[in-house]
Parts: sequence; C-alpha cells; structure tokens
Amino acid sequence: MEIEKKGYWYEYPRPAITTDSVIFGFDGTLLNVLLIERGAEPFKGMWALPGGFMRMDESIEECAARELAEETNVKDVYLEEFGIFSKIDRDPRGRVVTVAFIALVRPSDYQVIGGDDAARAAWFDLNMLPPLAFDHLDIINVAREKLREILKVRPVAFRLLEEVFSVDDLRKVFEAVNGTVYDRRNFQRKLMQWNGIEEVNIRHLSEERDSRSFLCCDSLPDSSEHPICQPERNSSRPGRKISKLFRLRRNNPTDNQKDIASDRDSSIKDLFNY
Amino acid sequence: MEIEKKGYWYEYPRPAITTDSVIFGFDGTLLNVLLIERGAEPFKGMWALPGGFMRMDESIEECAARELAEETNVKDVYLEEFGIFSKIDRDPRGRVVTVAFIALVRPSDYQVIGGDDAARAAWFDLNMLPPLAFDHLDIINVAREKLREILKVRPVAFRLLEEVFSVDDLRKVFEAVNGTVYDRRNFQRKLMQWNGIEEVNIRHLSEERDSRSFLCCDSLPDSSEHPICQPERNSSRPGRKISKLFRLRRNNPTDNQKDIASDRDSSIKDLFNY
DNA sequence: TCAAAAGTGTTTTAAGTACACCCATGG
DNA sequence: CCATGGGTGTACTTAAAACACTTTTGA
Repeated sequence: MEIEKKGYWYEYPRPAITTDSVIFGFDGTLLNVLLIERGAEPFKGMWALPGGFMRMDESIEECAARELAEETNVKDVYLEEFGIFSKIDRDPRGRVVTVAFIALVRPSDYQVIGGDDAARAAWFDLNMLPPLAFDHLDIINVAREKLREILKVRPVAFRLLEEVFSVDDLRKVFEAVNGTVYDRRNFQRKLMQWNGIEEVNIRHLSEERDSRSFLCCDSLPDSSEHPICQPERNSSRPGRKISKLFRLRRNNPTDNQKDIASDRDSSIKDLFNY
Repeated sequence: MEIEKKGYWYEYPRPAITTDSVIFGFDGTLLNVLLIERGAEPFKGMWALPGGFMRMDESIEECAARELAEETNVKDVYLEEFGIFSKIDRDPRGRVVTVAFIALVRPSDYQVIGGDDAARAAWFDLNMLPPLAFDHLDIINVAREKLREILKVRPVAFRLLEEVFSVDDLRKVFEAVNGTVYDRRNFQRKLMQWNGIEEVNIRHLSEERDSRSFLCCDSLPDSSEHPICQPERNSSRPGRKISKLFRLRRNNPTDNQKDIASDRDSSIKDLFNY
C-alpha cells in the first residue's frame, strides 16, 4: 500500500475530527482516570486521553468505542458524549476538533490495559495527574463536572462497580464523585425505597465475586510513576459481617442487546440527586 | 475571486463539520422553534434548522453564534451544545458531522427573522412541525429532552423571557418545557425563597415594558403556512391586578462582558428541579 | 359590580437529617 | 472477647403539596 501522492481533495478546508475519552474507574475510595502514554509525536512520552481520528465509515460514538478498545482493551462500557473542544490552536499538527466522551468502567475492567497505538496505559488518581498532552487537562476537568451532573440524572453510578455490589460500595461512589460524605443509614434507606435494584443470593455469589476481584487485582501490571493499582476490594475487606449484595434490576428484558440505552429512567427523580 | 482548481488536500478523508441550532422561543403558552426555509439544494424549499459549516478560524461555539446571526439575525443569546449527530448518511452531499446547539431567545428577539442564506424564517409550534430537512426532526426531539434537563440544572429559563418578567411568566415557561402544571402558590413561594431574582419598581418600568412588547408583536412578518405570530404578551393581558416584576439578580458584576458563563450556579440546587 | 388575575396565608403530609443500638464475625 | 463493619429503628426538622381567602382592576 504505497502512498503515491494519493489523498483527498476538498473545495473548502476541513478540520480533522477525533474523539477523546475520559475513562473513569473507581477503586473503592477514589476516582481514577485511565491514561495512555503517547508513543508518537506530538507530545511523545507524555500522558494523554485515549482517542483518535474518526473514520469515514463510522459514527462518532463508534469511533470512541473503537479507539477505547484499540488503545486500552476496554469494551462494552458506558459511553456518553459530554463536550466538544475546538480551540483553534489546541493541536500543533493543525486544526483538530475533538469530541469528548465519558466512559465508566467496572473494577473487573481494570486489567485491560495497553493496546496498539499507546506505549502503555495506567490508572491515575484524579488529584495526582501527570502533565498531560494537548488540552487534555481541560477536558478532564470538564469531565469531572459533567460526571457529577450525569450521576444526578441517570442511574449509571452502578457502572463504576461490578454487576453485583453492596450498598456501601455504591455510597462510596457517590461520595467520591460529589466530594462529600453521606450518612450511611440515610443512604441505605433512600436506596432501599427505590425499586431499581434487587437483592441477590449472597451464599450463591459471594465466593465467586471475591475470587474474581482478587484475580482482577493481581493481574494488574505494576506500571510505574503514578501507578494506581487495584486497592483492597470493597467487600472482601477484613470486615466482620458479610454484606448483602444487590444488582441493577433490568426492567426491560426486551431490548437486551444494548441496555446502555435504557439508562435513562424518569422514575429515579431525585433519588440520585445527592 | 475566480476558482482556479484551488482547494485543500489531505492525506486521509475528512468529514465536514457544521453546527445546527434549535432556537427555542416562548410565546406565553407554548414553546416554539425558529426554522428557516432552505434556499438551496439539497432539501431546497423545506424547513430546516439554522446552521452551517465551521470555518477554520473559529471555534464551534463561534460558528454556531455566527450562523445564528447570519441566518436569523439572532444575537447575544444563550447557546449550549447538546449533542453530535454523525450518522454516515445523514447528508446526501457527503459525510457531514453536525454539532447541535440549543439557543434560548427572548420574546423581543422574535422580530429578528430572515438573513442571507435562508429564504425566510418562521416560528413553529413544537407540536406542529412541518416536514424537515436532513435529520433535523431527530435533532429537535433530542433538544426537547435536553432542554428539560438543562432547566433543572441551570437557571436559564429566564432567557426565554424578557429581562423583566412576572412570576407567572416564569411558571408558564416551566410548565411548557416540562409538560406539567404547577400550583401557582407553591411555585411562587419556592421562587421567592430563592435569592436569585430581585423585584423591580413596577411603576417605573411597566409602561415601557408593555409598549416594547406590542412593538415586537406588530413588527412580526406574517409568514404563511404554519406561522406562529406573537400571541398576547404575558402580562399585558386584560387581567386586573398588575403583576410584580422581577429580574435576574446579577451576582457577579465583575465578569460583565459575558454573563452567559455565570449561568452555572451551585446555589440553586433543586430549586429548579421541578 | 363582577369576572379573572394576582398576592398571601394555613394545614397536612412527605422527605431529609441526625442520632443510637444491636448483630455478626475474624483476629 | 473485642474491635470493626454492617444492618435497622426513632425522634426531630424541614420542605413539599394541597387548599382558601382577599385584593385589584378592566369591562
């Protein structure tokens, strides 16, 4: 496939279009972001958001999902567009407009790291970010704000936890996102009077759940510098009483192929308006 | 400026980037949308959202504002990006990705109609839309949903009213947007215990206010087909008691150049969460 | 003087908040 | 057997929802 002065011609100039994804993960205490180390210029060697150029045969959402899978092996996660970044000089290579996405991944997705384009990938504490390429720090800061808004409107906090979780797991997600502390009992009561989750048989799942968590934790590559390894798994702590476990109740068994679309639920109202 | 095979060449294909704006207006009862009649192919003669191609020397927000001014003479309005529409075949001319904006205009902006590109412009009741070009019906439907979310989070409902408004004006905005009815007294009480608005001297402004409204109403071009003319002005109805009038309190007299940026206020909390 | 709009109450009901206690379990 | 995490209950406070009366003013 030799390049023989082949290319694409347009009457008017056109910017390039990319996607960049702010991948949020929750380690039981803090929110983390998955970054990749750039393997090419510009900003080679610096940390950056995973993303890349949109192809002509895909939508912008497909592009974001594809780049995520290619660069970080993260698949089937919650993706939501939250902004466009189009400052004229934001990319030294020329005019590049980027569409920014928020991605929410579960702890079991923490193992998926490193793809083709990126030299490597690692999780970073949101409060200890390294120097970032392009305007990616701006993008992340906007994403933090947007994430807070999204959690108020859509029941997607669960997507930062395993399919099966405890009430305390969920509370800590809200505390990390909103930067506050909630009363343990009030949170539980408010959650319980919502019909969006259902309890699962503890004895049936607890061992499987814990073993999987440990596996996920051990398989983490100990990336250097600011590495955020998998901390203690939420409910497998040396605590005493085993937690009740819950899962999101799937109300629409019809459209099962993409339950991401069913995340908008009007019945939640101010349940999540913490 | 003759075109002599001049153009722009890129190694990889690039989609074109446009903006499309869903301009919401409030007539005292219903939400309306400002549409333009397309003067060129494709979809010539059909109604469409105002918008156009982004230039290389402007950001996407600047593009949306510019196109709005050019095509509808609407200026200095609230603009917020709410989505990207990038289906591959959404434009018969080729690959065009559009960034969709919500615009909120005041009744006094109703007179501004008709620009260069567009053959003409007219207001349409949201429930009586004409056949629309491209995927603009999809965009409008998403915009309706997003507008509801935005009004819950940011105090921008005022931007659908004049600078000076009555409590009932504001309540009707929320009723139109959310499709519900609110108790007149509860709404008033809730609003009054918010410190975001301030009363203005009635005797000082009422006549000016009413005269301006009438002027705005009369100067409307009686566009045909589905024309939505300016209905009766809110507070100049044959009602009996004159309303107290309010205006948005500007808390930051520092950044006066663009008070649009100050619309995000954390102190409102669930005030607008109706 | 009457009809419709506007302003201001009160009572009831639900939700939020701040507490204290008991249980279960691993060390 | 005790320290710790986890489950549940109760009293207090605040906000929401439902509702009625009075005033104003153009016709």
